[in-house]
Amino acid sequence: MVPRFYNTLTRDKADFRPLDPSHVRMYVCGPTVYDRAHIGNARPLIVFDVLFRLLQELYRTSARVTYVRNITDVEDKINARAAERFPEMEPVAGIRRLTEETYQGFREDVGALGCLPPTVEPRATEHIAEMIAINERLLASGNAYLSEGHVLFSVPSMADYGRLSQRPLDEMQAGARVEVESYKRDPMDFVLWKPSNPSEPGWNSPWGYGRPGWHIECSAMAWKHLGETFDIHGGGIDLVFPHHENEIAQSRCAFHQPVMASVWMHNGFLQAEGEKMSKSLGNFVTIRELLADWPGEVLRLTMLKTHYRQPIDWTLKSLEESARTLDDWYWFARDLTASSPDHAVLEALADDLNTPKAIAELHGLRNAAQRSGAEADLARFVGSLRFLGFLGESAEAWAARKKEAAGVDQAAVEALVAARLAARNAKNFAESDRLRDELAALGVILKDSKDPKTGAFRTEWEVRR
RNA sequence: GGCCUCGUGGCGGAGUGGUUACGCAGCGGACUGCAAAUCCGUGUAUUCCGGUUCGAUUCCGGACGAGGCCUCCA
Repeated sequence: MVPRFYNTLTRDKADFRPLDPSHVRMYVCGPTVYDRAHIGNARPLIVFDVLFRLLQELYRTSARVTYVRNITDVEDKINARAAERFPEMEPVAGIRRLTEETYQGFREDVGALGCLPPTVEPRATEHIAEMIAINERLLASGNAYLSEGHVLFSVPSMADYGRLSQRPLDEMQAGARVEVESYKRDPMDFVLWKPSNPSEPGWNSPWGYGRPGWHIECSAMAWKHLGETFDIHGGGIDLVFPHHENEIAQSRCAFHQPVMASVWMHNGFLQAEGEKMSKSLGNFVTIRELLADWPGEVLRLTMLKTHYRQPIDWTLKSLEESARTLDDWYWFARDLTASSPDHAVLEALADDLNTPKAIAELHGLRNAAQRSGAEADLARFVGSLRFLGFLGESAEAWAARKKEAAGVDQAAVEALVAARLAARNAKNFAESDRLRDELAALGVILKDSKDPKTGAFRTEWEVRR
């Protein structure tokens, strides 16, 4: 099966062929760790986790897959926050302390979302040497220059700058909305290295004590862990310009390569209840806050119900629907053993990560298993769910978690359920129905059934979400 | 202002130049003491206006609407 992916660079879907048939390499821009990640940040984490899973499956026998997701741990917001929180510490130690703490929280969040750990999670501050090396190459090749203590990339030095974002140089309005710094030769030029004052984080370099510009870290980490060129580079669509455009400029000019990555994949944005998610509107919700109300798999399914390039309107209703679906899947799957993922699910994902189609296939597998009752069908359903990062806990744990989250007195409910069952068995239907109403008022739904073997009446309960 | 996406049923959301997936909700039936849960079945849609075509939701142009980037925001 040859996967096809939409490539922002060519604005077209094309067959994917790894540059090195024995090694598939992907890089995704990871978090800037200064604060809890919000739900918008979760989208690339989940989307590219699915891509990672797909590639591992498709190349299981022919290639290894390396997934690099960086951690940005030096940046002006980080620097400011660390100075505020740890004023007594050395600046570099201060940002380390802050980013380590934030990263631990990030790891918890991303794990709860069902994402596999990437092969490598490099930190920007551990790649200062590589950044300096790239800068030196760019200075040597004439693609960069020194000015007022800064190293700057000279955009006019690169003939085909702007290909990814399809912004012809002469049409760019740089400087129209922001004052152009005096040290730039051209308004489009961007910083590779900038001087730090002693109270700011910094490292010694051939150009003095300073710190990296925004884009250089990704070029450095991708180079170190994947090489001068690699297969797939992913991130949010907002990163197309300027971040990815500038990464491409740095890496291609430093290594004299026609491309940095063959395929550039970008996920769309989230809206919140129909409105733009923004801090000023106060509708920014963190992953952590959502995890207090919903299992991570509910967030994951909600994310994957929409194709990764489409915008998502993040709504309570959508979360509720996902929760219902997962309740059914957990109930239906019943911890059965998994076989390998279904071919149709893989086909859907291989078509530019068509996760809505893949989910439709899951429904189809579930219904097929329902009809046939065959163990092989069930195993294929379960295997496909697991492959997509669902069913991470037992059906029992899933149901128990829901009961706990509802905050009902479980012992009291059990007693009422038993009393109602006793009344029903005694054909005292008035009392039985009264107790059922009482439970309903508590948000408890009863599920009566007959044991298929013995024919005995039995009852289970759950809480309304 | 420049550039880029997108507009599908009550809701969410795919594919497709010619019978329009899938899920939720709704409706009908089975089951049930009655329900719920479950199972079976089922109605409803391609923003508008032109063009190409035997035929367009799909391709092209325009209008209207929504979102994004051009501001170190995924």
